[in-house]
Amino acid sequence: MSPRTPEQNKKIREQTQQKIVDAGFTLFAREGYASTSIAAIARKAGVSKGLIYHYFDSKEAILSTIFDQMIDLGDEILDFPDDFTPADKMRQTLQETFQFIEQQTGKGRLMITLALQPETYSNLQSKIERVNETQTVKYIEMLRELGHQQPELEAYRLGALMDGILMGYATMGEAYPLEKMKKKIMEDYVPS
Amino acid sequence: MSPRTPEQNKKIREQTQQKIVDAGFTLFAREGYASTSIAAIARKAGVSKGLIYHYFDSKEAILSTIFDQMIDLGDEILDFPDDFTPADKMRQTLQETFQFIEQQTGKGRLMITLALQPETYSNLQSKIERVNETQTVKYIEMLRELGHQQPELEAYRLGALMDGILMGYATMGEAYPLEKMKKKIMEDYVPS
Amino acid sequence: MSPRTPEQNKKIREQTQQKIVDAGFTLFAREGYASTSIAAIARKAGVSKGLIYHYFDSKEAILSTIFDQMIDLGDEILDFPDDFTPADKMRQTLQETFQFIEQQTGKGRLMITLALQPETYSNLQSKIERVNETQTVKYIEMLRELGHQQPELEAYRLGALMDGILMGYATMGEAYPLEKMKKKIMEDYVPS
Amino acid sequence: MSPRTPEQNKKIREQTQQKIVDAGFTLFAREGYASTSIAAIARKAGVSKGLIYHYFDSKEAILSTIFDQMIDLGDEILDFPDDFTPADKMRQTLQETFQFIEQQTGKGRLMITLALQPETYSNLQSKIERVNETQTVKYIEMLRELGHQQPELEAYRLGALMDGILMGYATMGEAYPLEKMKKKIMEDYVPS
DNA sequence: AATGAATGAGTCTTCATTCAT
DNA sequence: CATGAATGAAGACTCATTCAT
Repeated sequence: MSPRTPEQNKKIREQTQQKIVDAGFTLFAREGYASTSIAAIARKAGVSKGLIYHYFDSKEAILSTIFDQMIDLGDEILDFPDDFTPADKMRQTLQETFQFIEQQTGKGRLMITLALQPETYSNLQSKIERVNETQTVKYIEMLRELGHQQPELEAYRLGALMDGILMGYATMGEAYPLEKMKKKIMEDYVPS
Repeated sequence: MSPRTPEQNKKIREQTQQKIVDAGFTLFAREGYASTSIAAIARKAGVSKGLIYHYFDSKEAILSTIFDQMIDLGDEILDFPDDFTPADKMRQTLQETFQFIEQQTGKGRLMITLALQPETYSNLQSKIERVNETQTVKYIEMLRELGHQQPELEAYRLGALMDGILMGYATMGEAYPLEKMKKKIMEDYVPS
Repeated sequence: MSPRTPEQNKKIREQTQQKIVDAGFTLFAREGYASTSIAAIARKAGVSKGLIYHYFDSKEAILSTIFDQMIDLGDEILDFPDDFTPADKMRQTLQETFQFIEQQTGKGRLMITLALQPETYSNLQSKIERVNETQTVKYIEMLRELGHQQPELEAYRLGALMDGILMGYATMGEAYPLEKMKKKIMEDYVPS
Repeated sequence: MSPRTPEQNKKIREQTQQKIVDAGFTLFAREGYASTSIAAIARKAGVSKGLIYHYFDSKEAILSTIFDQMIDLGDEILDFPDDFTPADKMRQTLQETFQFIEQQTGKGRLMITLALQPETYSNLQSKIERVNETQTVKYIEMLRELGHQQPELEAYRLGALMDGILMGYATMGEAYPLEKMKKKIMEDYVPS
């Protein structure tokens, strides 16, 4: 009955799905998960409500997908070329993290909010933990390579610091001294 | 003239109000503001839904009251005797902050969540800002007294660090190396 | 136990009751019966909600009492000295009716609204009918004395006219040409 | 592209919407606006409460739509062919008005009730005023053409009279001498 | 006589989800 | 693949009424 080839269909499917995920992400980040309605997502994505349920089982499934994509993206951040020195790695990691903080504030805000409500979004919990762990492991490795004494503890400290900066920037916006913080932290952690 | 004396009434009022605030606080902290229903608060507080509106104008008013109580508590934390040396002040501040993180995790979680959703609870925004400012100012002063070069920037860093630790502990719970972090940070900031 | 004499008590009772009736009347007239809350009446009357239920069985009972008082007042309007000529009677009746329209607009508005919702205020219905009948009978008598051919029909017409004017004035307020209408109608119905 | 054709949808929409409007109208007229619940409208219309909000933004929006439909109907009443003499026009106007009073008593009752509560439904107020004005203007013109001395005042009188008759009939129902009134008024205003 | 704390049914409204087409 | 009409449970909030004192 359909005049479309399977390939076309697949492409359409993926595009539509992505439109929904993008719309959902934007709104979740801006308004929060609970305050964002399926109707609003449908509107922003330019599709019908029904179609959303064609692609996703529930509102939470959208969130879950968004989360997966965020994780994939996070993994990319933490990957670098083989010829990088430990200092290069740290520099790039910090730079990219600060870039994320500045440019994807909404994303960060959303992640924090979700991470802080384990009971409500229990099936995201394992994913969140995995993200944290992955990040911590990478930090530990880098810090060890850089010759820190207690790389594990130092990794927690660095992680907390970056989380705190994200929070500060997400809360205060432009009033937060993001650039200065970046400079200071780069100086501290990246031997020049 | 009144059958119950004004004192009796006042006491009843305060008790009931506090029951509602406590229930609201617990649930807001655990489930988030948006996901907590008035019905749930009423159930937990052991009162009727109607009574809640006898004491509070709206759901947001409950939140606001909770917030005020949290602020009062926060102000106490930041007060210390006159004969304290700068190091004493810093030591006590950090100790009390870590204690807060450990013992009042729910409160901390709630504050972060709220701070991160500026648009939704705009009338809390000013209060949150006040808290932040107060804390930052105190940090700056202490760090200056301790001889730090850039007390302001350092204050932001310390603030971010503590926020990040709160976040980590709130997310991971006992799995978070809170004690070790405390020790490390005390060593860093409090000259012994 | 009470230091008050029975007389004092009676007086207090009547005064309080009247305060409630007055407050209720004002609010019912201004906001409508359904939109007026017992709490609002209590506030305006300066008494507690509980006291209202000490004097009245229900919200509707207040309305009913208000109605009775309005009827008593209406009866007075239609009573005149024995030495009045038919023209005197008509003149005074019309004058007082116009005065009522102008000065007690709220009262009139309330009566119309209630009269128009028989299903809702069914136990007021008989009272309303009695008012209408009484008025019509008086009109018929006066019009017959004045020599009208079809006094009954003419009474309905005059009644409708006055009701319509009340409605117009209640709706338009000062924009309604009440004075001119009064003059015209007096000329028509009162031979001079 | 759509499974139901747009025409089908439009038809469904209009039908359902009209069912809601009809149910709302009946109940508003009988019980009053404030005393009619959305649940009652849904029940009478045979739809779910939710669907009502799919079609109308609020309870007041239903009322507003009802009103608009009533106005459209009213406008038709006041239009007549070009070759009508002034007497023809007046005759037809009165006839149609009486017909409205008799057959659309509920509509009339609702309009009066709403007109009498200016503060509550303020955004209907302008519409009501427009209706009144339109009607008055038409009356004035007709009465002038018929040679009345003070057509404006006479228009107000005629308007009041018809309003009063509507009220009487709406209140008393069959007990009201509607036919006789009609005959009398026709004789008075339409030269034969 | 009087208060006001307390209740619970009911109000308008929202929204995730289903389903006929 | 796609639509949007329809549902029903739940949400915040109101209010007439009761009751202990």
